[in-house]
Amino acid sequence: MTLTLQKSALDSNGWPHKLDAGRATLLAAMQPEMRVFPVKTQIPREGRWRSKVYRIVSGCAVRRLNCSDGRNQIVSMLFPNDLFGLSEIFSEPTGLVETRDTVSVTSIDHASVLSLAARDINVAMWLLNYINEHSSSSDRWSMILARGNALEKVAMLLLDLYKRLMGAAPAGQQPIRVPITQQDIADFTGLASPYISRTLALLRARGSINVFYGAIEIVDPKVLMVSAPVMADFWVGDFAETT
Amino acid sequence: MTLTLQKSALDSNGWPHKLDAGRATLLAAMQPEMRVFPVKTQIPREGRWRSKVYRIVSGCAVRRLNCSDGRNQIVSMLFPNDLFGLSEIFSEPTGLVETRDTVSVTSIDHASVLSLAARDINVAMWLLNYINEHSSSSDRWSMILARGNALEKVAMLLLDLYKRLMGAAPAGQQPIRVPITQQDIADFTGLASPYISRTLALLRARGSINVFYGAIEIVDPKVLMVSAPVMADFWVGDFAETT
DNA sequence: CGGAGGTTTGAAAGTGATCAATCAAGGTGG
DNA sequence: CCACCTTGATTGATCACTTTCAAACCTCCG
Repeated sequence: MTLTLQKSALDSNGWPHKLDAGRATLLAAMQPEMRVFPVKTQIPREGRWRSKVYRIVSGCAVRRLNCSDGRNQIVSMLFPNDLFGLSEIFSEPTGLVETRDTVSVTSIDHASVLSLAARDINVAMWLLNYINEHSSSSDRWSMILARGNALEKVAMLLLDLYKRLMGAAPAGQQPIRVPITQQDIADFTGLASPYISRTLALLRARGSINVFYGAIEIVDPKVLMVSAPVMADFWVGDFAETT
Repeated sequence: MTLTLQKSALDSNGWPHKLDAGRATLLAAMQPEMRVFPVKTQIPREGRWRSKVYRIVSGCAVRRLNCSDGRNQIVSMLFPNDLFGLSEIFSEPTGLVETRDTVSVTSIDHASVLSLAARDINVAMWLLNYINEHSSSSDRWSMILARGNALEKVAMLLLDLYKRLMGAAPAGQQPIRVPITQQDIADFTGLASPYISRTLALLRARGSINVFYGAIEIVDPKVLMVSAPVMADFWVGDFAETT
């Protein structure tokens, strides 16, 4: 990993620390406003205008884009600590957020985010960094959508979700179950759900995963990566240390 | 258009004006550092680490992601006034930028962007807004990649490029030629180049476009939109006023 | 004028979609 | 606690879209 080397210019200016400070400030400001949304509802409620930035505290949700002819795509899965609503600060909302669990969130309205960021540059910078990171992953995911086959798409999705859940999970909790239905995998990868079933069956036959009702268990990420060898190196990073 | 209504909360705080101010400040700071890159080269030069934010002044370039097995995807086309290198401020670079023309750029190094943004919140906010907008279009493009057929992908790409070129073109300059090769359209849409040829032939037969060597002429965007009726409404917006 | 890169065309093969029926799991109310 | 009902998962057969490979062709540029 040459990553630390590459970041050195920033490190020396103390930015990583400042970013953390900005993050803490923002999260603290969001703390007081906590709400719970039941399973299978929208955040905010159906038809309501979204004028807040939300942070998932617990539970799981998806962000989905809809076309007027019924086609739709899941753009991201939201797990604890993920923010959403940021891109609506300056423009109209793009897509809906639907809960997949009982979801509790903290929130802060757009105006407060703006004034907070204006007062504390670290907040503004953390936001910039947050969006930048997501923008990069979004680019990489685009490549997988455009160029990967079904096996690669599914494997990469599962690896990504696995990696994110690993970060939050209590240490040593192996294996991890990714809470996602096959229909949602289909909506995320742009594949048809019957074909997802077949693809998962193949991955299971290879010993990468176990398939459950509404969840996929990642048996071994390294075996899973074998099913998408090339894509993995630039998208998810390696899992050498996780086993 | 309910767009103005939705933005009202921000309008009343004078943000659009402040954003413009931030933009002006940043662009002014970039002005002194002007460079020219020949056609078919990388920005920055091959193998060099990218530690600046660039703005295209004239010419055309593409940003491309590469996989180690040769697969690759064009993530965006860059025209005059477009910025790139923003997402590298906090993290390692993602993808290469290749010129398609002789390209002249202004630039500013990352540290200067950071200190500028820290000094002037409007700059930080403009950056935030800039990335947000691109993030939203990227989401919508993902949906087209995942769910659209070849005709829709090509039509949407051409419409998007058309719209962006329209903005910059001298008024009344109709029709517009989009400077892009079929190979680049293939790399952008994730389709094979022979199939691009066939798809373009179909669009030409419908009277939407003319095909040239290294460029596509948009005869009539409204006719082009007919080839991707549903996708268009949420991606490119309508072209009622352009004819 | 020659060469390189971009475009077109054809035929064959493959991947994933579609449609429909069936099956399994879990939640719910009696 | 069980039967039912809804939702999610699986399977098969068929079909369509897109890829692949190959060759030929065209344009532009040197």
